[in-house]
Amino acid sequence: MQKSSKDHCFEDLKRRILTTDLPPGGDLDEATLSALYGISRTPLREVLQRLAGEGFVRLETNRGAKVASMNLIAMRTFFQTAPMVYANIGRLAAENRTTEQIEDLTATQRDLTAAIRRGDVTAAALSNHAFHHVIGQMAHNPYLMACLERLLIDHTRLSQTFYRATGAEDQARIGTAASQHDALIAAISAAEPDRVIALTLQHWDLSRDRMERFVRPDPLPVDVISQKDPHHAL
Amino acid sequence: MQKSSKDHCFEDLKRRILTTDLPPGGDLDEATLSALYGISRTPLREVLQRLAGEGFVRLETNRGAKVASMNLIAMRTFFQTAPMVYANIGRLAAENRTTEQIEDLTATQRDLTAAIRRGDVTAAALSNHAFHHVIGQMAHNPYLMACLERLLIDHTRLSQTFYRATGAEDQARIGTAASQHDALIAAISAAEPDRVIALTLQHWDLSRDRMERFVRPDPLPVDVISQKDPHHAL
DNA sequence: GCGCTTGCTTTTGTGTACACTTTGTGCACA
DNA sequence: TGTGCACAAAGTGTACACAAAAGCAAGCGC
Repeated sequence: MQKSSKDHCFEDLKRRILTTDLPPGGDLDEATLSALYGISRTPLREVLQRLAGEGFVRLETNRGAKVASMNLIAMRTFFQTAPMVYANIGRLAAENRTTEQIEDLTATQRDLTAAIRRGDVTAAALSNHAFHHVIGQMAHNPYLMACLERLLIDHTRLSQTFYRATGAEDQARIGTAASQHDALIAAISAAEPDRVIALTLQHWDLSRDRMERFVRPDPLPVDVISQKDPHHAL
Repeated sequence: MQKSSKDHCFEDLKRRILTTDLPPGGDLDEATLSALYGISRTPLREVLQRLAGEGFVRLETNRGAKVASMNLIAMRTFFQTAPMVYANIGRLAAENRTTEQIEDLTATQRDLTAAIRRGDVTAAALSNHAFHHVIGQMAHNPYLMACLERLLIDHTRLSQTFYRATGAEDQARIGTAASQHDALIAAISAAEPDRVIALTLQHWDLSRDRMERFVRPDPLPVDVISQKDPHHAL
C-alpha cells in the first residue's frame, strides 16, 4: 500500500509544525499548500481539519488555518500539567507494555542519541517526541493519549531550545537527560511503575529550567547599577 | 449572527451520539446525513472530521464514519482514568474559576435537578455533561480539557443508565449524586481545592457501581442449580 | 487631514460531477 | 455443493467551478 500524497502532506505539516519550521501563530494558506503538496483544496482542507483536531492548528471561520500558538500563559499551564500526565502514563506503560513496544522504544532512543551526537537539533527533538509517544502507546489509554499528544506538540517545540546546547553545562544536561531515558526504558521493561514515576518527575525537573529560558529569557543582572552608580542602587 | 445549518448539524450529531440515539459503533452514511441536515457532502464531511477530532466518531478510509464504540476493555480504562482526571480538573477549577462561570455551573445544576425531577433521562445526562464541561472550562487547561472531553463522551453515554432509575435505592443514589454536585459548587466557589478533590472521588465511587452494570449485566444467580439439582452443584 | 463608504481583490465555503474503492451478487466451473 | 471470478451497485475520495465573506485601497465627504 503506497503512501498517498495526502498522508504525506499531513505528516509533513505535522513535522514542520513540531520543528517550528512553521512558526507558532503562522498563517497557513490553502491555495499555496495545495499547490505545494500537489493535492487539490478539498483533501488539503481535510488535512487541516485533522491537524486542528489533534491541536496542531487552529481554524478560524472565513479566516483560514493558523499554526497553534505558544504564549507565556500557556507555558505555565504546560509545566504544571506535563509532569503529572507523563508520570501517570509512565506508570500505565510499565504495567501494559509489550516486548515489541520496548524494542520500538529502544530503537527510538538510539535515534535520539545519534541525533544528539551529530548535533542535529530538530532530529533530536523529533526523536524525543517519538520516544514519549511510544510510551504513550504502551500506556494503552486513549483518554490520556489525547492529552499527551497535545502536550507533546508544545514539548517538542520547546525541546529544541533544550537540545540547542551552547555551553558545557548544557551539554552535560543533555547527557543526563539521555541517561534518564535509558533508565526509563529499564524501569518500564522491569515493570516497576513507581520507579518510572520517580524518573519521569526527575526528567521534568531537569528540563524545566532550561526550557523555560526559551519563553523567559535570562533576566538582566540585578546589580549592574549598584556597581557602577551607587546613587541608583535599590 | 445566525447559527448556520452546518453548526446545527455538528451540535445535533454530537447530541445524538451522547444520548446513544446514534448507537456506539453505528454507521454514518454521508449521503443520508447530508440530505437530512440540508447541506452538501463537502461541509458534512468537515463536520465528521471535526467530530472525529474530538473523539465522537472514528473515520476509516474508503469505509466512512462510525460512532465511537464502547467496548468492555475501554470501560476498565475509563473508570481507571476518570477519577484522576476529574479530580485534577476540579482542583484547578477551584483555583481559577470566575464568578461568571460559577453562575453557569449553578444554572446547569438547576437544569439537571429539573430533568431528574421530571424523569427525563437524556436531558439529565446532557445536563450532567454540561456540568462537568463547565468545571473543565474553569480549570482553564487545554491539555486536560482534551482528555476530559473524551472522558465525557463515554461518561454521558454511560450516565443514562445511572439516571434511568428503577428502584428506590437507585432514586436515592441519584439524589446523593445531585447533592454532591451542590457540594462541588460550594467547594469550587469557596476555592477549596482539597475539598473539591475529595468530593470528586466520592462522586465517582457512587457512580462506578451503578454504571458498570450497563456494560456488565447482573450475573446469573450462582445457586439456581444447587437448589434444583444437587447433582450439578459446584 | 481624518474617517467613512464603496468597489476590487484575495481567500474561504459550498455544490456538484466524476473517479476510485469496496462490497454484494450471480454465474460458470470444478 | 462449494469455490472463484466478473460485473454491478453503493459509497467514499478528489477536482473544479462558483458563491460568499473578509481584507484592502482609492475616492469622497466632512
